[in-house]
Amino acid sequence: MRIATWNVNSLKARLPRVEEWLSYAQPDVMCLQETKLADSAFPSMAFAALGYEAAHCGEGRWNGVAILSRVGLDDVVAGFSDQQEDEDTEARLLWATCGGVRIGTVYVPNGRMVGSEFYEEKLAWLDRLRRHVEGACDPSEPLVMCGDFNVAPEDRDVWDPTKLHGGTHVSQPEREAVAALQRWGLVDVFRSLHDEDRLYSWWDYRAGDFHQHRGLRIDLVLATKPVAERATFALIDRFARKGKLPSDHAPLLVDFDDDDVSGAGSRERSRGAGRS
DNA sequence: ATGGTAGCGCTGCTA
Repeated sequence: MRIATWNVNSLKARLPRVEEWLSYAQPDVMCLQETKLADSAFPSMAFAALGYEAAHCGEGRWNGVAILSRVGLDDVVAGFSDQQEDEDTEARLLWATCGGVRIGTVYVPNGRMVGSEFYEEKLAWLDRLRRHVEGACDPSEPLVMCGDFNVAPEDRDVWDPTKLHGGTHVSQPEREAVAALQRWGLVDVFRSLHDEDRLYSWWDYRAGDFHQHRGLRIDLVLATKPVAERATFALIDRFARKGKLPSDHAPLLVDFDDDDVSGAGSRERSRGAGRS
């Protein structure tokens, strides 16, 4: 199974590029962030034409997340498990089960400046996400949570940690929030397959940052061990950040060897059977 | 020299 994630920075502006990318990358599941669309404006038909079912959680002008799948799309749930009916939440979290794997698409708040109210809300949101995952999921079950975390986990994920405005995306509390997810049992799959620095997923539109390779790795695929152990390939597609009308993020894709990604262990069993 | 671009939508905010 191939799972991809992409912050598209407006699906209305990016639909042709997303369609093009789906056609050549052929993901089985595609998580999108920052669709910036109301649910009523979501282009379900365009994705159906490419063979994808879709679920969208949008609010209109800001945020908005979606999951596209051609391997089933069941048990769709938007938002946090402790969310109240009347709670006015931003459209930043959506879950669905695709091909036997629970999949989440997340768009973590930016935080703007360290110490601002927005920064505190970002930390609270990340903590609420951790509590949601810990309460609703089991690290021994197949789970993939991917999206724009707006946190670069380590200094090797950043072109220059000292030059970021306000120091968000690299502060210790933000990194600790991501580390807490990893301690629970989520693996940074791209990092498990690539040790190198200078592998980024986002570049500011301004000042030629992409051309100068001044970026951050803030888009992550986090998977529980039953899934992460089966990862065979991971790629940040910098090609999709080039050319006409790009998003400021590149898509990240990961391949999982999935003749049985649901964790029943058919491969181990068949090896055992071969030896017996 | 401390800048810059893009999206939304029509004014200035958000990233």
